[in-house]
Amino acid sequence: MLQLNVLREQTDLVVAGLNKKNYKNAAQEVAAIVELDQQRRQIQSTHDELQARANAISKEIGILMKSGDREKAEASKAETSELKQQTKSLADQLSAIEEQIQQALYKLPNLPHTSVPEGRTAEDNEVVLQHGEIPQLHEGAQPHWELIQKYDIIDFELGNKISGAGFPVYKKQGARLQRALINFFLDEAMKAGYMEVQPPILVNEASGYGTGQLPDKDGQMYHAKEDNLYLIPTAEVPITNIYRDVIVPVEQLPIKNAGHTPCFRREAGSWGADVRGLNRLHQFDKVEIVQITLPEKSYEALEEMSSYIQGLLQKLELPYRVLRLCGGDMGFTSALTYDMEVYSTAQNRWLEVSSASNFETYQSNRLKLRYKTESGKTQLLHTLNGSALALPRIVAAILENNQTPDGINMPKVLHPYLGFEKIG
RNA sequence: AGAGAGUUGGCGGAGUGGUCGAACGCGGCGGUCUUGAAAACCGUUGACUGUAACAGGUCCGGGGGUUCGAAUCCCUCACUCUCUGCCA
Repeated sequence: MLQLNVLREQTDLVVAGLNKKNYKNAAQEVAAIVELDQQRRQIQSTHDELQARANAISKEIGILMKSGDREKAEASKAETSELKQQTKSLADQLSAIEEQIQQALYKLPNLPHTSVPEGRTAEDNEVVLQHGEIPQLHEGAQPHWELIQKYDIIDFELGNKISGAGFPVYKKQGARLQRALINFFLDEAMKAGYMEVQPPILVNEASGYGTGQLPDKDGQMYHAKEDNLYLIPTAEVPITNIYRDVIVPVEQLPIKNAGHTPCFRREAGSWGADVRGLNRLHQFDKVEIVQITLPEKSYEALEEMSSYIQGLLQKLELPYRVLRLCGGDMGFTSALTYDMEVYSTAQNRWLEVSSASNFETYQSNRLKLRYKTESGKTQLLHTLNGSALALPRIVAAILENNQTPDGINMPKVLHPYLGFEKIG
């Protein structure tokens, strides 16, 4: 959530930022909020004045009662009753206005960093770099949804039977590959200084609001209504919410956490072409890295996360490219996002396997995640996260890019985790 | 799922209608003492809002009510704990 004082003091900057994100009616909406805030503060100060008087009188009554001066006390009581009426009415106005402001603020996305390119769709994303050779496959090479059947390692039919579309069953070497990747990713994260956590995968409403999935993405999460809990779409939610309502001691910064969880996404409305096989699922596994840093260190941290993720892709010997997302393609809560895409040779397309973002204070403002400056002021920290990595598309790319007529070669780094070097 | 108890500042824990933003202890910070440290002693120590700075206002799980006045009384919701039941 954007900070009110930023809207108030840097209105033009905010409007420009929202425009870059293709947010409609930015100027009007921001002006409306600033106007509401103006009203709010005016009412507030009148309210506070009246309240102060009432408080003072009440205190006097207390003293009069003790000293036994009943008559004077009664007189003072009458005096406060009118004050009370007025204060009540002002307080009602205040809470109505505050609610309006809150709702309006929830609707505003984060402002993009200055380096974010202009643009509306994925076409406008900027390719920052590309790495690795795109392999030449043999005649008759297949996409992964055929390979998994051929080697019987992932079964969508079984998943359909048990749950429905988008819930595959991993079997044999396929299951082993999942486990190997998870362990490999977690081990790498530990080596890079991340603390491993294993959070809950159902979260309450407050957590959903904390990281910004609510109210923005309400319909995209599975919701256990009976208990009002949400299945997490990413480990970002529970891990970042560990630090909700926390004032972090400066010496503990930066906080670096990593965790593996299943992720659940309803993907309502986004089913269609290009979602065959592992490309888009309702349930998948992911290792997520989360950082919490001082404001002045967050972009440095984002670069560090980006190169860490690239390192993983290099170790897995996958050809990839890094995109800097344009204003229109970025997530709601992000200030700058790098997407990592792996080339799927058999599908002839780039697959997004990771997304690393800096949220600056957008999440921490909701989370009330702060630190104390040297001068003793409490200030918002910056939050960041990235996938490191999401499994399904990595699996798809490994299967497709490493296929040979007589089996699929596994990347060397995974051999010790897998206990085999080849599928088939 | 049933019954009961509870939710107070970084932590523990007082406080059942008035001067309580909240005793006391621990922890933290500053100081005295010390070559240094420990101990002891003294002082200090919540957040939000607001202001040029003061002042002022709000916050004792959330919301509502009673009252001139609520941490304290009432209603309601949420959560936690204990016992019983069930269960990996």
